[in-house]
Amino acid sequence: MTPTGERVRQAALELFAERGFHGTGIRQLAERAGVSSASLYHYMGTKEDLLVALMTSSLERLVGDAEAAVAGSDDPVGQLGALVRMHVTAHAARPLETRVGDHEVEALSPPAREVVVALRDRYEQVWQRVLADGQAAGVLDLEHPALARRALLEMCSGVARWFDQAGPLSLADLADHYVALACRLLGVSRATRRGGAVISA
Amino acid sequence: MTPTGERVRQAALELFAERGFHGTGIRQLAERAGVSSASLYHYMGTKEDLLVALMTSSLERLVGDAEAAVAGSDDPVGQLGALVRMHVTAHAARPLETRVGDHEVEALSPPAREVVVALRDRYEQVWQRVLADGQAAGVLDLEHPALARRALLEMCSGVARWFDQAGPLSLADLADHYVALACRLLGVSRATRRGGAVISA
DNA sequence: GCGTGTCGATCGATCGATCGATAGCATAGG
DNA sequence: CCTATGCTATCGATCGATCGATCGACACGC
Repeated sequence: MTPTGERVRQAALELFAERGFHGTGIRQLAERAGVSSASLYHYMGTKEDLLVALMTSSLERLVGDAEAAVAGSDDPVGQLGALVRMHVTAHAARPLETRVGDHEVEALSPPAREVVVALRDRYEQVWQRVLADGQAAGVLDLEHPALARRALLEMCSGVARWFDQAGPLSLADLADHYVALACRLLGVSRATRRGGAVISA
Repeated sequence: MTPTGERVRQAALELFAERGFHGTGIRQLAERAGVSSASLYHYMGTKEDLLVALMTSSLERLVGDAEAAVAGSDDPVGQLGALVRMHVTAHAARPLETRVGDHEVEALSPPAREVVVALRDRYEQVWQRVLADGQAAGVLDLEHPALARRALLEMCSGVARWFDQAGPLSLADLADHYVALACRLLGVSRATRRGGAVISA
């Protein structure tokens, strides 16, 4: 990717996250990227194409990281800890990507939305499988697995809306706290929690 | 409020929630409300005034309900249960209000945003105080109260994004599950949980 | 006749997108 | 070595459409 092309992507990410897709004009986008509005179209298709590219690349990275996190352990509690750590770190370190991904799905036209929703579903299936494995193994205590999964994911995604990377709390500490909260939420037994060094590593 | 005025409010609520403030045009709004775009201005000021009215009335109701929920008990755990129940029920039963309130704050001009943010802060202070009381009384176990409060609120607000009132899960059951999840998350001791009939009432 | 409601017509501004033109820079042909 | 050719990158000007908002006119009930 050319430097200017990268600046366009970055400008779009910032503006879409901050003002929303419909709230961002082509001219604002061009000004932020340091080019004319006409030059913009040398680096993108339509404005929507740009949004789709941002969302899919962000989601593909998330899906890849989730699958890698799960592959790093065969213990459900360890997998869960790795997933929470990865998810929270991603949302706290790259809040722009995740805010756009969460808020602007409705701005997409139906065909583009299908692709994005399919990616998001694939991501959530990773979590679903880990939770199901954990309950089958008896190391999680879930009254209502689907509800618990949604509650957990919403809780973890929330950091993108408030975490300040320049604040007193480090990314690692933040992730540690959330792993502990997730364990409580899902009823990880105390014995398992102690044994699972993977969780806090 | 006149019937037409109410239809305008309802149309705005639906469209702002579904397409966003900037994604909703005056003409769409008029069509949904069943009037001409000119007549719209008989019932509102600017488009932004309408958004502000929707957000403040929704938030004022939430603040009032929160203060009422807290007033109904002097036990921190009971207060917490009532808060969670109220919050989850509100978000599940009126997802349009809460989605607009959560997503469109950035669409407001600075003076209007101030009012809305002040209301939201007042709401969160109710939660903050209950959590602090609970920890002071030794019935909650919070490693990082501010972080726990945010995690809890994000978890509970999430229901507005996925709960289907026509689905198999009733509002009351949903709220029950979330009260239980909140108790786990905040480390409500088992003895307190059993004793607190208020929590599940 | 006067306040309340309603609307078609239209305002200036801005929207996303395209146009043709231009400048820079490579490489190939003589 | 020179210049012809073609490709990448850039922009001012401008397109038709739509934006939020306003106007004057008309209808109805008190």
